[in-house]
Amino acid sequence: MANNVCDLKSCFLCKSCLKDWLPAVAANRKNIAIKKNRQLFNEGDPVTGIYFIYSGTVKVHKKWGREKELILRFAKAGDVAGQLGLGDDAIYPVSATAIEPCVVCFIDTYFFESTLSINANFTRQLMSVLANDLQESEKRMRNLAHMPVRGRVAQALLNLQNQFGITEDGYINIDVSRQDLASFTGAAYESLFRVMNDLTDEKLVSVSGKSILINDENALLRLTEEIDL
Amino acid sequence: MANNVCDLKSCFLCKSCLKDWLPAVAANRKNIAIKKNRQLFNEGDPVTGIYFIYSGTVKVHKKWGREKELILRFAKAGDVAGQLGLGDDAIYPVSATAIEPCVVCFIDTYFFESTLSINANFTRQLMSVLANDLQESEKRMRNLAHMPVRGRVAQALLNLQNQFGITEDGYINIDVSRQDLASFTGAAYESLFRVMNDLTDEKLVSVSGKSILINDENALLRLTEEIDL
DNA sequence: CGTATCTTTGAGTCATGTCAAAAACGGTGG
DNA sequence: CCACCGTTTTTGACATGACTCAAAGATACG
Repeated sequence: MANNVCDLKSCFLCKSCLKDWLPAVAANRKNIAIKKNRQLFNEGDPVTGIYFIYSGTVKVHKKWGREKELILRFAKAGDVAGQLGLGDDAIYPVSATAIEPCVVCFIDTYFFESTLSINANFTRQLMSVLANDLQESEKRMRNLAHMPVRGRVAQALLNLQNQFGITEDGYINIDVSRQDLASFTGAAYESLFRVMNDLTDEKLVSVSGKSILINDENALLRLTEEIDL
Repeated sequence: MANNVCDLKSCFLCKSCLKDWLPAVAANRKNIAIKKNRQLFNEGDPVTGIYFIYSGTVKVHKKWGREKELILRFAKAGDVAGQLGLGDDAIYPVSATAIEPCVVCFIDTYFFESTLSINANFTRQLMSVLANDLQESEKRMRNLAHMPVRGRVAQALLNLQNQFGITEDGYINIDVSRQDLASFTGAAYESLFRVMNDLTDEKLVSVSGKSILINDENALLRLTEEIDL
């Protein structure tokens, strides 16, 4: 990993920032290295700022009781986390945890807010991010309500491939535990497991260790389609 | 109902608009009366603009197949609908349907976009709306994944009471069909029905026709709590 | 090697959705 | 005022998807 200096070209904030605002950004950001499985913030914590992922992967999740959670989305290099601090509540409604070692760029709320009020372009971009997240969230919400687990697994795999791309040998370019995959699809560990077995048997996907390869994208896509009576 | 002239004090857009922009707003908005059960827009339609609800109630929903849907949220006087047109796609990802007669204020995309670029305050407010919607959406998403129907019904009722308030005699101030209530909790009609019966038997709620009264708010609240092992 | 963690499989249970039919309701027109 | 029809409500029986629990294999790790 490179040193922990924010690459101004990759950082969401810096990229959309006004030229003469850049020095201020540089002065106010703080780069932090996060180890695997360490939390960036925890739901219930007071909001202190917003994070821009510079490298690594983060899961944004919401807990249920002591043992369960739902992974809402993954954030990778170039993405934001903590934008929900923008709501009326100054409390993080979700948790964010590194699933790979990360370097993140932290901007405290105060500076962030003043940037918002000065930089309309940045605000506009962030708004776009929120709108897209909301669309995705509502789609998954409907799926959770109506789509069976099998379809949701298919959807989850397609989403991951879409977000993280594939390696040279075609495997989805992310390293997720089965447990996290289950939490992402909103299913029990064993349920996910069985479905993955089925999909493998049917040659729709191949698995090697934790790596997953999608053989038949269209077939997976079909699994996500609505079934009329 | 008053005539169809937008009350500038109630309209989300107008309220946050710059003084000298007001005439332009007045010139560019179009007030439309919508009958009950009429759609404002349908998922899949190209985005033409954004709607501000001036009076009445709208359900924002997403379909599954021909028969099923999930109601994502309700919008009442003062709320926005169609803000998701803000995402990267110029296609409405959801539908909006009046469940009571409505008067809405329509702003076409072009004017809306130019307002966004000129009026930072408005953009900021809209961003806040999106952030809050996203929080709510993600919470409900987790609930859909982990909370049993009984708890979700309780949550739905509390949400409705919270959003619409109560009438003089204590009933939740909204007129929803049972079918919509089911779609809002993400459950089958009959499931909702049985749960409502249970809650009534247990004196947690009272029902009179379509009207619902919450007797024991705390008990409902407890039903929405996470259960540790 | 022994302990811990993760994977895999089987069996059982339960919540929830599905289906079908009867009952109640509401409006409409004769 | 009543008969009729369409809709919504109500109830029961049933099917089954998905979760839970538990235990056996596998894999990693110090």
